[in-house]
Amino acid sequence: MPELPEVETICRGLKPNITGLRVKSVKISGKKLRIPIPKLITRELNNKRIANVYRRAKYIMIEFKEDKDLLLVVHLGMSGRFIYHAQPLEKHNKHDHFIIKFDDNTELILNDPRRFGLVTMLRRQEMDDFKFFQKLGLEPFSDEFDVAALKEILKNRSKNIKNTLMDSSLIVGIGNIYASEILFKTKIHPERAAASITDAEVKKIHKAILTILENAIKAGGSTLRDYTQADGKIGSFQFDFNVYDREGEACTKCKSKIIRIVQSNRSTFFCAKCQVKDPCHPG
DNA sequence: CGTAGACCCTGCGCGC
DNA sequence: TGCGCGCAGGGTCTAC
Repeated sequence: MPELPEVETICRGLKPNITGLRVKSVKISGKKLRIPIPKLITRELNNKRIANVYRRAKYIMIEFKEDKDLLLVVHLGMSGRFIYHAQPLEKHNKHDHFIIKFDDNTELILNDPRRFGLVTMLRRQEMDDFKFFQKLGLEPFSDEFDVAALKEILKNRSKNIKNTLMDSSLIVGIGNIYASEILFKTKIHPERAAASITDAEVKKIHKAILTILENAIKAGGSTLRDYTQADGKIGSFQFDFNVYDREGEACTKCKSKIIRIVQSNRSTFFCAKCQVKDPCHPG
């Protein structure tokens, strides 16, 4: 469900609220998420104070004051919500898989119906060995992610540009919504091979990735079905969508109908008039 | 090696 | 109302 802007929004919302709070108890549902939640997590986190909250790729990372080596790692998958409750719930909901109670009687709850999410803990020195962190690509907002790096990523790649942008072993954080939006903004057809992208287009894509992700963060992310911010509020970037989830509606630029196709089992939305496959032979 | 596809899971809205 | 189908901001694993 959440892409980089949504995870970033959750981290920013959580950080000022929970930093300094002491963990009073941890409960786990016992159901397997992407991987099982380690049972030791309840004992390991207990009585420790939150030191920091930050994002890596689409993972939420939480650090502790008493144990600077320890990292709590949370991924929301497709349907996960991570919500901070100022008042403890009288009754927990179905699919609440991970519940932290703090010493001021507030609660942090991960609810995830589809269970594609993940909760685990790591020692800092184990981080690079952690299976899911080994193959993470570049952070869009890092210095390493410049036009030259993007050009290198796309070079010689036969895969279509849309799935290339979504490939987290190359670039992290771009998911199904923002990939379509980035390609609309740059007027690039989603089925074009990554290798066919020209230097001028690489520059445009690089710029579009940064501006669209930035704008989405400013809007507090996009709320369609499941996603909410850490305080339960919804984001508003869905009102700025040009193509995503707009099949059959009018293109915001040329008024022709937005088309939906399927690439690697995921929906892609685009305007066939604004985003032509072959610029030499439009239409 | 890189790529395409199946698969993991629950819930919702739609057409019949 | 009930049923079956397709669809959903994720990622991994396997076969080629």
